[in-house]
Amino acid sequence: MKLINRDVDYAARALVFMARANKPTVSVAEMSGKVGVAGPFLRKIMQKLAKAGVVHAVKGKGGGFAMARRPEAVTLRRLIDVLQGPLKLNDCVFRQRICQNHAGCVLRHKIAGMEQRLLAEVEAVTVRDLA
Amino acid sequence: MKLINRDVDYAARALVFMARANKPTVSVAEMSGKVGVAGPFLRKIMQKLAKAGVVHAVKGKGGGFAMARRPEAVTLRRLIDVLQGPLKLNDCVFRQRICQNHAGCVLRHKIAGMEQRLLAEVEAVTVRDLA
DNA sequence: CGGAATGATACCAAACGGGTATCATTAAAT
DNA sequence: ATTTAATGATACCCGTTTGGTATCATTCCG
Ligand code: FES
Ligand code: FES
Repeated sequence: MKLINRDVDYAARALVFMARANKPTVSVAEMSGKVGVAGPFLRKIMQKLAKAGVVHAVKGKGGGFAMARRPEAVTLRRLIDVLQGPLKLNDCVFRQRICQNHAGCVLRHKIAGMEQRLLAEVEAVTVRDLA
Repeated sequence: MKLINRDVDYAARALVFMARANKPTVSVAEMSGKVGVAGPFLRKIMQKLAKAGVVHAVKGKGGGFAMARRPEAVTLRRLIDVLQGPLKLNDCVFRQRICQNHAGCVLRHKIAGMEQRLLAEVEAVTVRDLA
């Protein structure tokens, strides 16, 4: 039950790299070596980040990616949301059997609480913290 | 990223059923209907619980399973450990690239903290709480 | 002995995750 | 205008995990 998958991992590394590099844009080719991940794969990740507005893409020669927000404004939660879907501990696992009505299910309620607290924690971690 | 998988779910339901039933042993046949899961599947789960000492198995006619401990002594954490492996959020996802030395990796450290707090929470939930 | 229960194991199908390859599009440099 | 360096968009592959079923062996009560 990994909290974050490889996409989030690599994205974090790339963003840290970008935050450190003092350049308007950074190309995937530049990053892939230092980040330790194959180029095409990293590109796919960066594309998702671009679509989500976390980074800004510049096409053409001399182009690349640039952070769209300041490092301290990019939370781990956002990366998780974008790259592996919203954090849901709860898939409503008991169904109408023991607890009858959804709201009354004790376990579900407890897990929901855990989810809330975990969300608050991933929200508190930013790229700035990692750089 | 489910916190618990179906095995844990079904196990919890079965254990609640057993805790409520005032009988020395309960057979899978009795439970499978009420719990809402196919017999053979539930048996496989109960076997794992028996191996782990959570329940006690009685073979032969009139046999079945009985709780080996009181409901309040069976934690959600134990069920997770037995049925889906230890709860590890952390798979050490950054490797010697950005953080260089393992101990210094900020993200890893933060996730480890989250894991600790989450473990404490699942430890606090018992079958008694669900019954 | 015969039936009712668990023990152990093997198997299967679908979903998921991590990763690669390919072609199209854009824009700067020459 | 051509070339070249970059991203955009897809399609595909494959190994692992997961949820679930089937089968046979073993034990114990009556
Ligand atoms: S009914 Fe969905 S968890 Fe109780
Ligand atoms: S080295 Fe393993 S997470 Fe930093």
